[in-house]
Amino acid sequence: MPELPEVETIRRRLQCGHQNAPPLQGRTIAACRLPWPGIVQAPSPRSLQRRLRGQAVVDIGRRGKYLQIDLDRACLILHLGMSGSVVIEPSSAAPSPHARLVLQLRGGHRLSFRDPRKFGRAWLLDDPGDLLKRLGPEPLDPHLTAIGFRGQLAGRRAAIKPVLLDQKVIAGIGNIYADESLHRAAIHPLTPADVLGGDRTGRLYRTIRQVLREAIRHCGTSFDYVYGGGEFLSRLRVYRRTGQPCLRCRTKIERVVVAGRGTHFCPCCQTT
DNA sequence: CACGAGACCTGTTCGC
DNA sequence: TGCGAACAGGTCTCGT
Repeated sequence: MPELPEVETIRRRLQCGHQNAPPLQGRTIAACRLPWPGIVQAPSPRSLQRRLRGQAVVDIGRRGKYLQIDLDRACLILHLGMSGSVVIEPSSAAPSPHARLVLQLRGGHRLSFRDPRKFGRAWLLDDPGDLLKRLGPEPLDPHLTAIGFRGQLAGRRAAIKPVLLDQKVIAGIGNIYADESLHRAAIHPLTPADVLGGDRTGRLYRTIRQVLREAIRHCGTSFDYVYGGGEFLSRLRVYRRTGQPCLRCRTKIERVVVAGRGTHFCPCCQTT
């Protein structure tokens, strides 16, 4: 679930408050519970719990698919993996069986990081750059140009689909939005990245930004119980639409496996 | 270095 | 209905 638009939606909900939950900003952490300590990458689980206590939330950011919670004296970084979600809930709510890291807040609410599949991770760092510097550019960064994007693809002979999933190339695109961007750009997912000329990389650059912006506007894509509230599912044109007609040319959407990931495309209007 | 396969996990859905 | 297989939003590590 959590690709850039879903993580951005969660960031905004934490920042502004959502439904009856108050904003996270300004709140102080009373305690941290770790129902599954394996979620903590750094420092040790005990040390993370000790250091979190008493810190206040200053700001909430995002870089690629990473959620960044800036505190008084450190930065808590969460990666939601495949099935993670983060919610603010009343202390009186029944604890989720999939809660992996819980921040109890002074004044009666708690932040719950849930993750059934346990692919999610948490770090408490002095400098978030240590972890995030490996990431490629933000696709919605105003400073990223079509030329800059083309430069990121240089020297890549692999198929464009897995190259888009490489977070060092561009940060935040996952399986859904890679397939959707390639369909809108009319590019076949198996096209080698380095044979795309200026025209087609320019088109792909624009469709990536268009798809991500549109998905953020609709609060991301929700398939099931894991992540709620997103409305982009109904606007997907190829992802999980195998056998259904292409909305552009009516040809049946096909599914193949590319670099281990299910890949959906229109064999008629996406060319190599 | 670039690339692909396998591993890491649990829950749901599909086919027999 | 029951049961195993396939599949799922991601990323790391390893061998080539």
